[in-house]
Formats: sequence, C-alpha cells, structure tokens
Amino acid sequence: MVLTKHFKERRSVTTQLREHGLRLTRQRRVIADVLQQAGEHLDAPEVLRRAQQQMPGLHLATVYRALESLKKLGIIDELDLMHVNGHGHFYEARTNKDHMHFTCQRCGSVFEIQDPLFEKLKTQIMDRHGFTLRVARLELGGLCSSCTAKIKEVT
Amino acid sequence: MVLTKHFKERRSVTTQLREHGLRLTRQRRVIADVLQQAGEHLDAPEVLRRAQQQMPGLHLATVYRALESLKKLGIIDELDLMHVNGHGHFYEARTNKDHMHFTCQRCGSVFEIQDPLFEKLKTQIMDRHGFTLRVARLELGGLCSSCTAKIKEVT
DNA sequence: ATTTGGTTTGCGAATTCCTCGCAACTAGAT
DNA sequence: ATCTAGTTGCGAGGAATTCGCAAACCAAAT
Repeated sequence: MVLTKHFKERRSVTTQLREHGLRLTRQRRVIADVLQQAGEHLDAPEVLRRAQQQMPGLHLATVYRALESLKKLGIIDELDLMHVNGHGHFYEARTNKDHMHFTCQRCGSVFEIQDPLFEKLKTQIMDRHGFTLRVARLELGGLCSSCTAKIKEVT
Repeated sequence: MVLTKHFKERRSVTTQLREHGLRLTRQRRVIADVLQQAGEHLDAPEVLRRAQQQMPGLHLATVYRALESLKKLGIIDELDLMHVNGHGHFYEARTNKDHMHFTCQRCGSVFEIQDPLFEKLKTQIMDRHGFTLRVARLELGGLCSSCTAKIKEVT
C-alpha cells in the first residue's frame, strides 16, 4: 500500500516541510505520492486528475501551490521538455540519480539520459564558482535516432 | 554601423531562412539585431521595446512569431532562468561558444558559465544515442557564492 | 481532548504570457 | 513590373498560472 511503501520518504518530507514552516497536509501528501508513483513527467492538470481519484474535491490551484512548495524543497523537479506542446510545465519526483531529458522535436518522444559526466560537470561548476547548487536541469532537443534516419531518407 | 557589423551573419541568416521557406523581413532583421546587440537574455516585451526604437509600429505578436522562427533556425536560444520572475521566457543570440546559465535563487543574478566538459557531455550523448542535437539548455539554480556566504553567517 | 493561531484550501476572478484569424502588405522569384 | 506565397498588425481569444478571501485544517501547547 502507498502509505507503507513511502513511509520513510514521507517522514523526511514532513521534516523538510516543517523546517520551512510548512505543513504536511493531505493534499500535499497525495500530490507528492502521485508524482512518486508516476515516476514520469506529468503536467499540472494530469497531476490533478490522478490526485482526484483519492481526493475528489481537490482544486487545480492547490495543485499549483503544492507543486511550488515541493519544488522549493527539492522534492520534485520542473521541466518544460522543449515546449513540445504549448508552454506548460512538467513535474517529476526527484530520485537519487539525476538525469537529463532529451525531447525529439519531430516525434515528441522523451528520453531520460544518465551520464557520470553530468555529475562531474555539476561538481566542477560548484567547486570552481563556489555556488550552492540546488537544481540542475539539462534539457536537450533535436531528433531521436529513428527520426534522424527518416530525415536522411527524404533528402 | 549595425548593417556592416552583422553583414556576414545577416547573409547567412537569409540563407537559413530561405532554406526553410521563410523570408528575411525588416522586423525579423531588427529583432535579430536587437538580440545580437544585447548579447544578453531579454524577454519578449523588452525585445519589443528595443526593436520599436527602430520600428515604432512593431507588434508584440510579431516579436513572438519572430522569436519562434529564429529559435527554430538555431539563431537564438530560449531560457527560463529558473523562472525567477513569473513564467516568461528569455532569449539570447547564439554564439559559437555554448554556455550554461546559473541563476541565484536568492539575489536573482545570472551567471554564464563555460566548461569544456559541457561540450564533451553533449558530444558523448549524441554519439551514444544517435541523436541529432539541435538545442542543449543547461540551467542551474541555487545560491551564488556571495549568497552562500550570507546564508552561513545567519546560521 | 481541547484550544489556539497561524497555514492552507477551495473557489472564482484576475493576470500573465502567448497564439490565432484575417485583411492588408511585402519579399523575392520570374 | 508583376505575381504569389509568406508575413504583419491588430484585436480577440486561449492556455497556464496566480490571487484574494472566508472557511477549514494542522499541529503545538495546554
């Protein structure tokens, strides 16, 4: 069950919230769960849709406010996936393994990429500039391998 | 003068536009110039403001359309600078040296960072996945060194 | 368990940022 | 100079997000 599965994470979320003078409300809990379950980039209306299955009265404005809080705490990340469709944003739960996002501008598919070089780059930037890094978003756009092949055919 | 200074760039822009069935209109030329002169991230209303000094009748909708075209051609890049102020976007002319953007979430200042490792990472991703890379946006958020120091004082 | 006081929510209205439809206009090929 | 498809200005329209406020709620102290 959801409650047990995420118990440890939930506790730490409570603590983190508390540190910022925030409360762990039912709606924030449900919204965080939805993102942790999904594992993948959802937009705000989709988060609402899924969360409403457990909380019918939930309002979109609350979703936006919760996403904002969770983002500030570093629990979730915000993406725009190269704005393939409109100018909305996507959200995903943060995991221990940071990754990059490649969006194919022809077919719209999204690939998650991991690379140790990414970690190295971030560390190097922190060290060299004395920054405290809280978010690092590497978004890539272009053609996926399959679309690259198709384009070459035509030419 | 602007016309001579950017003549070479301008010609190549014309060619690039032509290849996509687009025309080099006076408004697109002025808008591209504004961004090349500014060298730095401007939002759409600011681009309008500056461009209107040479073209009073210019409309914001045209600015958005031009930015969209120039972005597709890879002449300019779009940024959101961690959405420090609202959810608008910023634009900058692309140079031969790609760079990353760090935004301090406390004081709002933006730093441009270059690192050979960034180039290497991009190349490696292309090679490994067979992607055709058209845009690579690495946006970082956190505390700049000065704000990092101030935070430590308080604690 | 109850009280208390600041936090958060639901709601609809409001705002911001961006896009569209269309007639008039223009770049650029012939 | 002419032709034609791409482009612009304009105001309306739309999508995404935020706001103001009263009611509801969480959590700390009693």
